[in-house]
Amino acid sequence: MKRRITLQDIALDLNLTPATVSRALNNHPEISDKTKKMVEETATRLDYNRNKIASSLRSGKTHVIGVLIPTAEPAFFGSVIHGITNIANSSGYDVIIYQSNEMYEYEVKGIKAFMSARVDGILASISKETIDCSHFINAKRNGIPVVLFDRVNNDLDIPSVTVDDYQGGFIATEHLIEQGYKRIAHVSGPQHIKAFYDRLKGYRGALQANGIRFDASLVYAGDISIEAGKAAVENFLKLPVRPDAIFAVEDFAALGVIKQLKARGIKMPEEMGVFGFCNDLFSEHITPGLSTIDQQTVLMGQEAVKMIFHIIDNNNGMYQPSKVVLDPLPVIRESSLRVST
Amino acid sequence: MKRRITLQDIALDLNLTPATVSRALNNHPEISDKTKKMVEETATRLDYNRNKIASSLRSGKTHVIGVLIPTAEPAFFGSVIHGITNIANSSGYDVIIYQSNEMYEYEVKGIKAFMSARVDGILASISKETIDCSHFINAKRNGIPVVLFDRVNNDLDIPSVTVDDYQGGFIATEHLIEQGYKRIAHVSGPQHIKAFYDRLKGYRGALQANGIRFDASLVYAGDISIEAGKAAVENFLKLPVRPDAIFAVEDFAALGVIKQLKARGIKMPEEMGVFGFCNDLFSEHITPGLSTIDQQTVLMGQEAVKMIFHIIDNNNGMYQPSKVVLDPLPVIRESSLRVST
DNA sequence: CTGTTAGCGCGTTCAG
DNA sequence: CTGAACGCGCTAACAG
Repeated sequence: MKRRITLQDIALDLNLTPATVSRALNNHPEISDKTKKMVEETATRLDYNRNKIASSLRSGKTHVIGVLIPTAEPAFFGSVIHGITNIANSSGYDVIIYQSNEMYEYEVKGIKAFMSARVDGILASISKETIDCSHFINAKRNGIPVVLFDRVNNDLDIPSVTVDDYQGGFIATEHLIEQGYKRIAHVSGPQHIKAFYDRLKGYRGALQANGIRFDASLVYAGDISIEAGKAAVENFLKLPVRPDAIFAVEDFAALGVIKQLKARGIKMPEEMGVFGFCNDLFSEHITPGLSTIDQQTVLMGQEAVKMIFHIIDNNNGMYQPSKVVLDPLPVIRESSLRVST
Repeated sequence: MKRRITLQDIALDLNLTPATVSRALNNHPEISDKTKKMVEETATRLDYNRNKIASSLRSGKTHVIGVLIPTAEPAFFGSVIHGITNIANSSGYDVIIYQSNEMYEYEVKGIKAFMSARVDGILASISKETIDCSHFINAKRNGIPVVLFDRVNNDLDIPSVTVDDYQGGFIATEHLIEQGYKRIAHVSGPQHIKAFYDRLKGYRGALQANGIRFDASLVYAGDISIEAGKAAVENFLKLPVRPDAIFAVEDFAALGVIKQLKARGIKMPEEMGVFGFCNDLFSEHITPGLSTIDQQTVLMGQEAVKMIFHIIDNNNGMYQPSKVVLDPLPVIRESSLRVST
């Protein structure tokens, strides 16, 4: 392995000092164009490659963003990462990924790793287990700005990018009502996660706005999993009066609902309407096509990076936490579309 | 923002020198247990957090792995990342992600960024455009080991983790033959990518092994996209004698095939058998369920990290590039399963 | 416009 | 078992 070329090497080659070479490469205004050109030429000739580590140590900026997600497995977070890294990379930032695997312990470890790596900013989506959020507060106290996306905490003074979950739940439920469904059930998710809490609220809001009495037995305390959806169906079918539509808190849960309804020979959308939330990649391609709420995942990632860049650039102390709320986009497919009332 | 705690702070607090504190925290054998305990206590008390940057600069090791993928959008790469980061993180490594967006230019930029970040190793899956691979050679020359996964180059002396694509193509085709299909078509992908090239070869191999003459008109030069699958179907239906089964090089292409066959009212698997490759998340949930080859994505990621760690640990020059080839696992679903011949 | 000096925080010599 | 001194490669401050 050949020794790496340093600023020193370029400087010696041109009878300059490392400092000048550094400034030239950083396009410092006080360097003559002639020198800049010379330096750049020898840099490429010698195949120079800046040591980002040394640069970071000296400048105190790493140009690295840490992204903490529950898991990269479903398409959802892959899509957000897609949005994040493309913008970050084209702005000269590196992105490091850490997965909590939905566990509080790993989430805390991830933040520690980010602090140790001296990232310039953190984007995070909290795990299902997470209730105590002091690790985020701690990062902020250490001067690392944090932006939460999608899965945020209810009462945290941290900027965030989310979709309007209340509105999404409202739209989904109201759509089912408009399609003539009378008894609409809901498969909910863990309530300490604001997104899931808000979707339930949106569901209730739509019922109320349309003069339908809320019936607690029509809410199944589920989760974002296929199994939860299946279990919810079994639960609903045992009721004295079964529902005629199900709004699931998330697409995988809705998928479970669909699978179980199929297994029971219940026709969608005729006998039972189904609505999801997320617009995961598969939703379009299953049968029946799943009606759902698009969360604009790529955009969500992009907005989150933009926000963190904004905070990084204005770190003169006074930054007021802002919340970006994206519009939930209804995507209507066969699972909820009755031809006529 | 409070100043970050350094080794110096701990040293002052305990009347020691930074050197001793450093050794204590690194569990150096020549430090007394008593001192180690003291140091660790004050470290946690002062909320010390090692500056990885300074450490990297000094030691020459960053404990960072760069992962270059075409795109994080489909579930496939998300799944690989899942496998990679979990092992890497639990081994104290950070993972930085870069997307080529299937473009050669960005791929080269990504490798440059990794070199600049002084990553200890690179895992990469090459873009569709990539033909010249000198950027990988260059990284190796600079002492950064490279392991390719899934999308590798034909004639490169670089260790890699792939699935046995020939075998996969063979199994898929032979399965269709066993199901009684007589005219089996193939939607192929860009041939400079070894994986796609091998799948075509496996297809031909299975035909030959079963005494079926290869017919060039039954191979559609496609791509890994829904559109390619749809176009392939249109192409095949125009033939004088249409095929009765289609093996697509990848699941999205197969999805396009299924969609177009549905649009044309052609029944699967009765009139046309369909087989994919990848076992993407959606394949199980569409109708009909897509028969496909599972690539063991999570395992692939894990094997890739393990291999790069192995190389990093034995960087005493002599490491012979090895190729790990995973078994392709057939997953048979409705799209190719005729009840009887 | 360029050179000089110094130091970011750590780990690794070499002493003792 | 611990301390003293140095340097990884770069950039910021101050000269000139």
